Amino acid sequence: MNYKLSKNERLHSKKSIKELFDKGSSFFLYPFKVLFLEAGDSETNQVLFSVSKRKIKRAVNRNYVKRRMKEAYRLNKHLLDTVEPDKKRHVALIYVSHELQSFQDIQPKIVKILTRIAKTETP
RNA sequence: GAUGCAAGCCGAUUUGUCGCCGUCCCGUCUUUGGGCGGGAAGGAGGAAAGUCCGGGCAACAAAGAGCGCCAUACUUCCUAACGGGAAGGGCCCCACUCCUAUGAUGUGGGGUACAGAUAGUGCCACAGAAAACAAACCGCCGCGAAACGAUGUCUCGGGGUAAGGGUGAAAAGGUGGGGUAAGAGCCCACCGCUCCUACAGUGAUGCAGGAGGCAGGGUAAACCUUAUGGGUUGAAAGAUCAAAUAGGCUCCGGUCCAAGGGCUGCUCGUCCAAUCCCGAUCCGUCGGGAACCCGGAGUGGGUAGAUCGAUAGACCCUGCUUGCGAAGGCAGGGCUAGAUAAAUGACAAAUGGCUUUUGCCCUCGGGCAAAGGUUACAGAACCCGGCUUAUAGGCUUGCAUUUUUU
RNA sequence: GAUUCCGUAGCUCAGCUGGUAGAGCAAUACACUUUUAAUGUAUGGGUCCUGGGUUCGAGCCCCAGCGGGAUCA
Repeated sequence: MNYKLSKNERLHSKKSIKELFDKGSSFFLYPFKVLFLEAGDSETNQVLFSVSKRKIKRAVNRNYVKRRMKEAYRLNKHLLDTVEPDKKRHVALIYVSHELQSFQDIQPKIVKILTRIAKTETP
C-alpha cells in the first residue's frame, strides 16, 4: 500500500485551484467543507488543505490542524480509487471550525468524505 | 536550609511504525529538462511572536537652499546605526546612621520622556474677595463726620495694610529678629533663587567667593521655540529565462488576369464589386509598385510557469588582551533550516522533571512504593542589531529577611 | 508581509483643544385596560478594553499591552 503524499499529489497550481473553486461540486461534513472536480488531464488525485486565518488565529494551531488533516488523508487516500480507479479528481478540504480537533476526531470524518466522493457520479 | 527580589542560563529524552523538505552519492529510464528507486548526514525559537525602532539590500527620484511634516531631547561614550546599551550627573522616594523635633551629611537600594515657562499665544473647572499687568471679603490700623450710655461704643465716608482667617491642587520667596499707626525684603541674619568670577572635571555638574532685595505660580505627554536627524517606497522590492493562444514589427513566396461578398445543401456556373502612388496614353485604358488577403520564416514586448534575489553573516564558540563598563583588537576552531497553496510531522509506548492522594519508614522534615494529573509560551517566510510582550518547569550567581547548627 | 481604524449602560452610538459620563431601544415598578400590546410617569443599571505615566484633575493627552474589524496581489 502506498502511504506517500508527495508534491505531485498536492494541488499547487493556481489555475487548477481557480478552476476547482469556480466549477467544483461541494458539500459540508462538519468540520469540513469539501470541493471536488474531475480532472481528466491529471495523472494522480490532487488534494489541497486549507485552514483559515480568520477561524484559527495562532499559526501553531493552524499547523496542528493541517498536519492532522494531511495524515488522515495520507492514510486513507486509497478509498478514492475503490470504485473507479482510473478517474482522477481535484479535491479541496477546508476546515471551517473555530475549535481544534484531535486526530481521533478528524480521521473518521475524512474516511467518510473520501468514500462519499468515490461513490459520487461526476457528470 | 526556606522565602522574596534582581540578573543570567536551559527549556524534555528515547524506541517502534508510517510520512514531509531541500542537499549529496549510487542505480535505472529518458524527449538530456528531468522522472523513478535506494542510501547518507541535516531540518524552527528564546522569544521564530508583536511589527515598536535602527541598518543592510533593491527600485525610483535628486543642482543648492528655505518652508512644511515626522521623530528625538541631562552629559560623555559604545555601535554600521538606533528612540537601543554602558558609565556618570541632577532630581524624587525608601531604609540605615547621626542629631533632634526639624533636619543634616554619609552609605545602600529603587525610580526618573530630565532642553526651553525671561520668545510668544492659550488654558487653570468648582470653591474663593482675588487664579496672574495681582487682589481688600472678614480682619488689623490711622484720619474725618454724626449719635450716645462719652477719652470709649457704634454707624457712615475716605484711606493705609498681604501679618492672621477662610477657599483651593496652587494665594506671589521661607524662618527668626528689627522696624511700624498697623504692616510690608521696608531693613538685617541664615536658607532658597538669579547673575558673575575662580578652581576641579572631556562634559553634565560640583564646590568656594562676590553681587542683586527678589523681578519670575503651574502646564510644552497644550500650541510652540531651539538643537539634531530623516529623499520616497518596501522582497507583493527587483533581476533573468519564457510554453500555448491572440496581437505588434521585419523578410520571403502567392494572389492582384482578381482578393472578397451574394445566389445554391455542395461543385460548376452566374451576379455584385477593384483603395492608394508612379509612369505612359488614342482618355477607353495599359504597365510597375504598395496596401488588403493567404501561406511560411524570423523577431520584440509579455501572461502562465521557472530560476535568481535567498541564506557565510556587523555569524557562533574558546582563549589572550585593552577598557570601570557597553564594547573593541588578536589568535584558533566551527558551518548551523531554506519552504513558496508554503516542509521540520502523525500515532503508540516508555523514561525524566513537577505535582496530588494513599500506604510504610523515620532524625518531623524528608525518603521509598503505588495510582492519577501535568509537561509551558509558541511555528522561520529576504537578512541582521535592539526593544516590548508571552512562557510549565529547572539551574547558577548576588542581595535582603528568617530558622537551625558550629 | 505592509497599512489603517475601533473598543463608553444588556444592544446601537454621542461625549467640543481635560473639569461630577449622556441619548434612543431594552429592563424594572406604577398608572391606563377585563387582560395583553401601545402610551404615559418614575427608577435602576458604567472597572469608559487592561496596566503604567503626565497633570491639582484623564473617557479625552503620552507609552506599553489585549481584543476586534477593514484595505493592499
